[in-house]
Amino acid sequence: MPDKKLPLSWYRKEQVVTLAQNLLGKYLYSNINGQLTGGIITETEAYAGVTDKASHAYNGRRTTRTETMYHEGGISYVYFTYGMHHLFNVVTGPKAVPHAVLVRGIYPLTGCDVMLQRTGKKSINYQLTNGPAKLTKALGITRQQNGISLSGNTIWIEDHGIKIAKEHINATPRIGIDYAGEDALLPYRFVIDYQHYIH
DNA sequence: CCAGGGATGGACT
DNA sequence: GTCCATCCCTGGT
Repeated sequence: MPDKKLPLSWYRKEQVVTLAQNLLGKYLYSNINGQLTGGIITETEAYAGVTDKASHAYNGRRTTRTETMYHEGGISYVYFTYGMHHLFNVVTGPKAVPHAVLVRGIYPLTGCDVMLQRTGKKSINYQLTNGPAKLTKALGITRQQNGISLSGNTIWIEDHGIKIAKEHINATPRIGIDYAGEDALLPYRFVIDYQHYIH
């Protein structure tokens, strides 16, 4: 059985905006508390490190929290927000380049019973994991998984050969970053255009 | 030490 | 459309 897991080299390129687009259609898995769960990545946002006012690492900010982002690409960056939500990011780029991609949505496929249990939902559909905090809840991801390698067996991403054509990717401004000034307008959010995949 | 705010989601009008 | 739960993170005393 071929290893479909993305190699660490995949994450270590400079072009975080391209990587955010290329993550669409990949399979995100977690194996947490002995439960395998996962789905297809459908929505991402790029956060372009020190030059991006929306990034936690803007202007080279280094804190206990943001230190994770300065690590070499291929690890997770999980942080807590709004007093109740965990958000999962993929750290990308070479060492000391604090780029990250926020995973904002997946289509649930693996371990659906577990994901229903974790979220308290009744039925499997795209709405189960179509938000950045919804998918971490379904996948069981918390800050305990902050900084872990994506080449391990806890959280990883696989390439199953699905290629999302550029024209089937919608690019929009990112969500919830009004504080970022002119950078709030950058088209760094990428969503699969479902219309082309439902028939 | 402490105040202010947040890369959200669910409930409700 | 509005409201708000809830607590970590940050920067400033």
